[in-house]
Amino acid sequence: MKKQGETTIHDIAKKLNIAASTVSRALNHNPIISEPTRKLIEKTAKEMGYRPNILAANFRTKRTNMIGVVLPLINRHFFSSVISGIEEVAYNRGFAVTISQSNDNFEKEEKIAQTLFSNRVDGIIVSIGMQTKTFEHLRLFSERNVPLVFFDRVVDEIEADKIVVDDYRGGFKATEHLIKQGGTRIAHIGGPLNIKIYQDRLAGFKDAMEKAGLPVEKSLLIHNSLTRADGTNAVKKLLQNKIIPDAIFCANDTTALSVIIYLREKGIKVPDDILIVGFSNEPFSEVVTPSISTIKQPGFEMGKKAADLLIRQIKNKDKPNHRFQTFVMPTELIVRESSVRK
Amino acid sequence: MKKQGETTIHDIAKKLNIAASTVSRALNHNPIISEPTRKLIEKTAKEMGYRPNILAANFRTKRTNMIGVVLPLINRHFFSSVISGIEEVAYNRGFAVTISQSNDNFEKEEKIAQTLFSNRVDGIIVSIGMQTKTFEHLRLFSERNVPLVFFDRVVDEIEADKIVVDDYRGGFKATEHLIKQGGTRIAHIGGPLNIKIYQDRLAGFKDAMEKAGLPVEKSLLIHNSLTRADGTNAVKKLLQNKIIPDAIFCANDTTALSVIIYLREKGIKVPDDILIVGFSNEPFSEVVTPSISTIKQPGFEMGKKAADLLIRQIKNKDKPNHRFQTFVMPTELIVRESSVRK
DNA sequence: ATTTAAATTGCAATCGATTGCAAATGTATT
DNA sequence: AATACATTTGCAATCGATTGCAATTTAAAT
Repeated sequence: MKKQGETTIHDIAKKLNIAASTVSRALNHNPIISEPTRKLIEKTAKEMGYRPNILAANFRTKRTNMIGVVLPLINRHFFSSVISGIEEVAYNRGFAVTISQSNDNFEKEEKIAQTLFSNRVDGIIVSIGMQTKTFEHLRLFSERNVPLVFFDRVVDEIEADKIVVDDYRGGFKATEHLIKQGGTRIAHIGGPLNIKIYQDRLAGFKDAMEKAGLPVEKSLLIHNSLTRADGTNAVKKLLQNKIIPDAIFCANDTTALSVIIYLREKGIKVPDDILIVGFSNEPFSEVVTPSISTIKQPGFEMGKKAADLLIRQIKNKDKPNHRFQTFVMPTELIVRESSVRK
Repeated sequence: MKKQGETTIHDIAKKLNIAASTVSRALNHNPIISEPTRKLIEKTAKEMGYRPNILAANFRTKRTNMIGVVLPLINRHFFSSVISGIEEVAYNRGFAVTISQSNDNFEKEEKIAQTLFSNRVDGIIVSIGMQTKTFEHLRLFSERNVPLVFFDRVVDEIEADKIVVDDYRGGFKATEHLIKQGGTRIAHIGGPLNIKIYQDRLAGFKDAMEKAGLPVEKSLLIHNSLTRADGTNAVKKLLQNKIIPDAIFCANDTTALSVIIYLREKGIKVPDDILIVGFSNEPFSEVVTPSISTIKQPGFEMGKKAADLLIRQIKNKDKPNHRFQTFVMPTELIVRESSVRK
């Protein structure tokens, strides 16, 4: 025996007394190869148990058919919906997806970006972490012409396709709803303002207040990292205020949840004493008592769109002047128990 | 200019008037290269902005430094904890992780396995889907000597390292607890019996019943796919029984949740009328009303262990006769409101 | 100063698929 | 039948890093 390992196109070529290039082209459905030859080659390949060596092909073509996804945390319903959307589109178009979570840790995010770049992914889809304030690790991609799409937590400083939800309108609708339900001293617990979505949710909040002629009290505005612990601390602080809020718009459901739990412990009734609205429509928001009113984001669709845009960029890499776009997806207010006075 | 693209080891070699092989060895910290030469090469490489072409290296070495993870659904707290554990270990040891979800869909799982295999991952970590009853797509790996580690939903038919939790004891403890709380007509809503963990949870249930001298009523045993909808259907069915249960051991928290919601709608009180215990300790189980008693699984540790075992196999691939092991991790009963009569 | 052994470095093949260009074959036209 | 053109196929270089083995340099020993 000559070779012990896998069969290669050369083995097939030798067996059929043709050139390896012909085999390669036939197997790639290159129309320059005639129908009968292609059929023959395919048949032989199957018989010989041929499996293409993707590593060799990748090396030669400088493509990997792999797209990288970088996001803060996969264990959030919103993010995992996005992933599902990305996967659906990517798999159907022949791309594998590799997912990495930064845990909102900047160093981890940098390292992931490096790894993905070194591994020559064909493109990446990114939602940045809470600590991320510089972007060199992402510029790496845009500068070296590796397609890049942002979603949700996007970066203004880098030109790229972007998919966001209408956070401004989301914040506006949530606040407007609280006002309609009788809120007047409305607090907002938001995320870090280096992240655009939290700026926008805040802006929506402020505008809704202004429109209703309500004051935005500085002491009723808190920004933190929106974790369970942060939420508890925030509500504690709010309750120590001179002005105690009668409604709170939380920039995510996790915060809304911890607020509700803390208030329950303190014997403060939601929604009777304080109205609450969250953001994201995490599954738990539907099942806690009281169930949490929230803003629903179309995660799955965002993922599909992001993958579609990315793959489009990958396929058109040679074509010049791609025009970057930002897609704004609609949000939906879901009214549940936490914001409706009985 | 000669080349327009990336600098290669040949460029470095030419510049220093040495051989490319020396450059390669130096950059890989091969001790055969003398200290001063290595230093010089590293310095020059940095100056020239050299980035190794991983695709070329992968091709040559037939390794990718990538491990694949296949699991049913990333959006489960347990699974994403496992992923975090895997990532932690893998990154520290120089491996990238690519995660794919089968959505409990057999075809998808097969396709993922194919893709990972074709992409020559160095090893895979798998938890099979609910529909998976044949294993050729996984044998592919074990037969071709690609390291494989199972976790949670393992496959008896394939020899491999396995990490499981003590599902039997989990089921036993849950049931025992329900009995202590006064349950006598205890129902069990379990998963598909082609999956070992559900067999084991059932076995634990049965043994606890037997030990207490309680009968296991056939009509109080239901097996389904443990989704929200399945849970609702199951509890409906249970309520139509001649013998109505006074306690239910659910094989996951999702089922426990939908049971609780359904019972609430029907005005049946949990825990007063029916006691409930779930499994997995999903985050929502803590925050629903009533909070759900459940069995906690050490997901993060399982992930770390799985990655460790896999990487160990990868590193020792040449060494003969690896002895496959099964690790059983402990479970913990968490008692909350749903199972304690006031 | 020679010989011998050890430490470094270089040569050149190799991994397997892809692709520009040349060559060969086939078909149509006059 | 000869020429022109279209259709297929083959040749050979190439991608960049790795590695067994040979060659060279250096150090140690006599």
